[in-house]
Amino acid sequence: MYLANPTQPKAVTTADKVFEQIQHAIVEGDIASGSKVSEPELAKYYQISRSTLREALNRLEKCHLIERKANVGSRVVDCTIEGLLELYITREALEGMACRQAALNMSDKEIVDMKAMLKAHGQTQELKDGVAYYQEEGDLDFHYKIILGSHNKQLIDLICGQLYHLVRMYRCQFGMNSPRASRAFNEHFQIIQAISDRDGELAEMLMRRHIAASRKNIENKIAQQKLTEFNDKK
Amino acid sequence: MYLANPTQPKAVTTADKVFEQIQHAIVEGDIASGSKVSEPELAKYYQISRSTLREALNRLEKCHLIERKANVGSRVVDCTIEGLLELYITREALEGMACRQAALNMSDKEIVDMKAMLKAHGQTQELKDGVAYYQEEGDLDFHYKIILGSHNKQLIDLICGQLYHLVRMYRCQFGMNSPRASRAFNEHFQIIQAISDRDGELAEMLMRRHIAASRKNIENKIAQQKLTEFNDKK
DNA sequence: TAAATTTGATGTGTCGACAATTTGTTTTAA
DNA sequence: TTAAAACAAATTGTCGACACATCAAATTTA
Repeated sequence: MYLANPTQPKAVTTADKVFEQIQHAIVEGDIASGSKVSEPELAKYYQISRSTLREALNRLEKCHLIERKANVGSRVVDCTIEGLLELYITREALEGMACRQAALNMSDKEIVDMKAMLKAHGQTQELKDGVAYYQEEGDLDFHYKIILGSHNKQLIDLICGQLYHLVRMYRCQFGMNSPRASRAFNEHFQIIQAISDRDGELAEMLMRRHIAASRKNIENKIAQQKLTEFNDKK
Repeated sequence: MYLANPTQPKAVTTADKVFEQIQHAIVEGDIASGSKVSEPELAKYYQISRSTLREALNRLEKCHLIERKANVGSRVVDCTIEGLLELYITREALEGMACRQAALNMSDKEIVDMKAMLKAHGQTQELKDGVAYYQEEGDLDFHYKIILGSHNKQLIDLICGQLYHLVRMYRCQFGMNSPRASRAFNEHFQIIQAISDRDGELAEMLMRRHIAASRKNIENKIAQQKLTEFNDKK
């Protein structure tokens, strides 16, 4: 599963391309979360100079996929439960506000397009019920469109340019394939309705609940996993 | 006026130091907002190689003080009214949530310290009424403490590591020296109270209103400036 | 033996030079 | 005269080499 980020400018320079490759590798877990990143090693692997690689690393740091310490080096961020919850709390704040702004700033055409998209998703969902794969893609599409609809560069950059890389990483690595597809779909529908009514306050509230529900869902799932592990040990 | 960012790690490498110098220069307006940044020129000025300068530029980009385009170069972000309003809307979302989390996660000691700080500020304010200088510093102190009190790394990094550089830049360049000192002080007091009561919902609401009021205050001031300019022309 | 120091290997930070791209100017052609 | 093409200057992207800091193993010392 890999979905392009609609706000990410297409790669022109080699540093850009290598950045995208490493980004992909980290998100998908091919480069283990928490592992150290060796500059000479990676430079050799991608057949580029260290300068170019460092440029790529800088971009990875910008979207919070790696962390650097002076004179020591870079590490891939490690996926922890605390980190995941912190991420979702931040999403709740930012996407909630983005949704409010979208209700105020989206053009009528944008709203029509979103409704059409959601309708299309609803139909494929009926066909492929239970198969969360496409729904997953649809979910991200939905969120991206609302964020872009806020017409707020600051919000767009923070959420799409930074948070969502991490969101995708956690989704991949914790194997969260949207176990609540139909409920999420209904929530999406309500949100669109609020935006369509230009009700910013309600739109923000619904989006916050939507993300909070997702967070609680994860918390439960993890608690369940721990329980299973505990039982397996016995 | 320049205030250290408590979350910014102290500079160890030369790239770090140059970063801080340029950051300072941009925030204070010594390097004009919107102007192009020439790598050879700056490298020569600071007597460092272009590689080192580029490392510094990368950090400036991370805190949204410059923008880079491939094969073209870097520009200092330009301070526009729209940008300022977008920034404050983002602040409202993030700091509101940070304040809610602070109410949940701050230790009792942290709360006691904050109350003491606010009390001290109140006393200096009585002495130096009208002199917004210290109050300004106190305002940032207050906000930083709450953000850190959220104990949420994601929020802390986004707000302190990125947004606040821009906030300070706008404050310097638009000359916004807290014209509503005493009102802000009272609002701060209410917020602390809500945190002290562990009332996350109220804390978030008050912080959001506090920032929204600040935003509206700016909008008014700018509208007033425009009016003055208009009258001067006649 | 244990603690402290030295030393060596590895990795990061910085440098100067070359290659590739953009931009503004000049030249050419319609 | 205007528009397109070719050229020249300057700037950014990339490279390989060297300087310096860090960490671990080996040596010294108490």
